[in-house]
Parts: sequence; structure tokens; C-alpha cells
Amino acid sequence: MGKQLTSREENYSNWYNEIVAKADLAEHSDVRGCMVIKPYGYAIWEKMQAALDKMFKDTGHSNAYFPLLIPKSYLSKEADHVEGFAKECAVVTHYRLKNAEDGSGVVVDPDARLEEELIIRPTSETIIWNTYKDWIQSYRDLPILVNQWANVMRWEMRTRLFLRTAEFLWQEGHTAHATKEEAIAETKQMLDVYADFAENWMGVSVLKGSKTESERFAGALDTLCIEAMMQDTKALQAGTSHFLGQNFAKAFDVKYANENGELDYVWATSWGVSTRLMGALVMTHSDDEGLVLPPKLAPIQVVIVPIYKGEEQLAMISEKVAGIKEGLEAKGISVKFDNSDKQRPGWKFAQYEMKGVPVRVAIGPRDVESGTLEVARRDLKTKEVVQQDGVVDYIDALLKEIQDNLYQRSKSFREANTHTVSTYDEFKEVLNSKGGFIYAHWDGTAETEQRVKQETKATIRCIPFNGDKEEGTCMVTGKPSVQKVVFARAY
RNA sequence: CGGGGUGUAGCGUAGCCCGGUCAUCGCGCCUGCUUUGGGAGCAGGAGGUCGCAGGUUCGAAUCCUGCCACCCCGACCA
Repeated sequence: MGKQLTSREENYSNWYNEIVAKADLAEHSDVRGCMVIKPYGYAIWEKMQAALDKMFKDTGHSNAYFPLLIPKSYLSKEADHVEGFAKECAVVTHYRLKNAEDGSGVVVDPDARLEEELIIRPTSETIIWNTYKDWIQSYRDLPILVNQWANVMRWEMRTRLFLRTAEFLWQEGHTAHATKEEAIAETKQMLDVYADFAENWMGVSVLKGSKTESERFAGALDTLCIEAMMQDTKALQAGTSHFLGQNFAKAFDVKYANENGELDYVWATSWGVSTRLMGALVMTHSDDEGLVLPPKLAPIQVVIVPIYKGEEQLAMISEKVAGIKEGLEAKGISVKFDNSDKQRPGWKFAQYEMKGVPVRVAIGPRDVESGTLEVARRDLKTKEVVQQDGVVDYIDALLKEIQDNLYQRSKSFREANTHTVSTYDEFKEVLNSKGGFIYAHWDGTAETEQRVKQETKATIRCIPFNGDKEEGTCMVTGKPSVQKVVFARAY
């Protein structure tokens, strides 16, 4: 038999790394903390981008692009913002190299030191708001609804492919509004867009809520988030949407004149999702045979593997396949007919399973004779013999069923691993024995939050929107609490 | 930056304590034939500065010193 992955139960971390490697998604680069996203992994990311991009445009946004380098002085204009990012910034200090005098190679030319250092963007609020200053004068210039697809760099201590790398790809939306209400509505709308994408495209069930003050984005008044549960029951923040208030407008002096000619600061939001979603996708659906992709994001949705002896049989099979492939493609389904003679069928089966292709069709002489096909679905690892007539509709329906099944599975997993506790002892017991999301009362203080984090490694993932708003007393301090919040260990 | 660990072929490894035909094995790769309904079999073949630099020794993958890199656990984090 073949090469097994490390099983999920045995070592979740190794299992994840092996899938990323063996499904050909990405690998570590020799460059510190950075990753190479391989063609197959990038193809999945492109499908995500396309779906998200359309959703952004459908909600009135346009794409633009801002510089990679941010003057140091911009970054320091918003106090909380600098403090949040200062420790992880890469800095450009020089603009020229020269040959070393001892011939040992190239060195930084000390005469080419920049007067003001440039920061490689860890996020673009500052440079964008410095630009918006020139774009906005009147309420007629608002709102500005702009998104940027870009790379950013955060000098992380420890990295993991997709989940935390020094450089990552993302989109960041930055909007400017005349009123607080409109900005808040935008913040919520974009969180809904992310949740919609996570559930209906990625098949990942998520919990919507807002972050506590200490988990908030540096410079935001409110951070909304979607939290997903991975198969080891740990939480992964899958997307955030920030209400920035007037903080950045004040820092960059962005005022507009309203209908009455009065000047006021502009209201802002920012929101983003990153290649971390790739990690979420892997950790949510995959199994011990490899990646499992939701059909809507699979670069190859159906793979057809011929089983044959000799050229004549292959020719006969190819003829049958051509019609089926055409039929599927007419429905917008992406199909790969793998007639490569370099590998044998068993190898191909295992390979496409590893890569998460949702549906596999096998066709051999037996099928040609009986007018059938073997259709296997990746999510359940079941296979059925299906009549060639009507197979296009069958597969079309099957893909939809797989998409739905993955989402339902993720949803019931999250529900099954969500618990409610009333005491701190019970909390620790449940956290250690079962893990998952734990609803509990919290007194609203950063001290209590910090204490729980230090003692248990669990953090408050969010103050959920959908939770019941029943009052109670904090599980740790016994002080009053307005509603239960969600604790979990997180990535 | 603290604590622990590891560097041997493209990948994964044995050998290191106890220095001496030890550079081992598996996967992968190349060639040929037979195969093809779940990761093929046989035969042959290519591939290594044993992380780097010193030192000890008749002799170092093995012992000593220094350096470098990476991994894991903390702190940080989308």
C-alpha cells in the first residue's frame, strides 16, 4: 500500500504540514519566514480571490493599489496603530549596493542611507489615509469604497505555512464615510460578506462576533470577526472587519464639509482576509487521505481516469470520455482527463485524493461495454457505478451535494464541540478534556481575560452576535456579566 | 530573546556513547522488459564537500572548540 499521512489524531500539526506539502499547495522558502505558494495552491487562492472580488464589487467597491513602502513618519501618526505593529516591521534603510573593496561580493553602500526609513507595509491604513486626505473635501466625495489586493509583511517570530508567514497575500478594504452610522453599517456588511464566503464557498461554518478591547485591531474602535473551528477544535480567526471611528481621519487630518458647510472628520472602516483562509480550508475539511476541496473552490472539479491495456483500448475510452467531458464543461464544470501513460490508475487515484479533487470518474473496458462509469466522491470516499446516459446531470448534482455536505459537516462539528459552562473549574475541565468553543460569563475586564489566558491558554475569541443576552456572573470573579462570551484555544 | 533539540544523496534515515573496509537502508530519479479496475514487479544504473571552520590523532561522520542554519516549547500574531 501507499504512503500514509500522519493521522489527524496522532499529530495534528504534522498532518497539516504533510497535506500542504503533498497536495502541492506551498512550501517554506529559503527566505526567512516566507513561503512559496505552488501552482496548485495558487490556483485555489485565485478561485477564492475571484469569488471575493465579485462580492466586493457587488457591494459597490472598486479595486485600487497603494505603495508597498510606507514612510516611517506615516506609521507613527496614529499612536495605538504604531504600538500594535512596531515590533514586527521590516525597514528599508538604504537604496544602493556596491561591490565590496575586498572583492567578497556586494555590500550595502553606507553613503546611500535614506533620510527617512521606509517601512514595508504590515497593513496599509496609514498610507491610504495619507492619500485619502487629498481625495476628500466635501460630502460629495464620500463614501470612498476601495479594496486593495496586495502582499504585506509582518516579521513574525514563528511561522506556519498559510497560517502565519512573514509575507502574506491578502485583500484590505479601506472605506471612508460621512457618518458614523454608515461606517458601522459598512463594517457589519463586510463581515457578513466574509461569513457568506466562508460558509457558501469554503464550506466552513463560522461564528460572528466582536473582539474584546485587548484583541482589537491596533487603532480600531471595534473589531468584528468570524471565528472558525478546526478539526482539532482550536479556533481560527478567518476574517476581520474594523470600525476605525475617526482615529485615522484625525491622525491624517482628513475633514469634509457637510451639506451645511460644517467641517467634520471622516469615519473609516477597514477589513481583510488573507491566504490564512487556505490554512482554514485545509484544516477544516481534509482527512487522512489528504486534502478535501469544496467543489466551488476546486481548480479541478472532476478528474477522469482511464483504465486500459494498450493503445486501442485507450482510444476507445477517449472517444467515450470526449462527449462526457464536453457535457460537463458545458455546465461550467472543470474537468481533467488524465490520460497520461506515465502513471498507473492506482497511483492517479491516490494522487487526486491527496489533492482533494471532489469527484473522480474511472472508465475502463468493462464500462465501455456496459455503458457505465465508476463515480467516486472525495468527501465520503464512496463510489458508485453510474449509467453513462445522464451522468452529466448526476455529477452536476453530486458536486452541489458535496459542497453542501462539507458545510453541514463543518457546522455540526462546530456545534458538537461548543460547550457552555458556569464555573471556572468546569471551564478548565471542559477545556482540557474536550476543547472547542466554550460559552461562559465574563466580567468585561482585561485583567480577567488576561488571567484566563495565562492560566489556560484560552482567549476570548469573540463576543458573539447570536448568543443569548442573558445576564449572569463572571465565572472567574463572580462580578456581573451582560452576556456569555466565547473562549477557545486558538491558532 | 529565554529553554530544549537536530544538521549524513532530491526527501526521510542508520551509524556517533565505544575513532579504524561505515558511508546504511527506504522513497524518489534514470534505462530495459513485463504490467495497468486502488499508490506495480524484476533486472541494471546514477547520485554524498557526512552543516561550515579550526583543533586532537597515524587515522574523524564519530572526540574537542567556535560559527551557521533549521525545528520544537514560550513571548508576539491575520
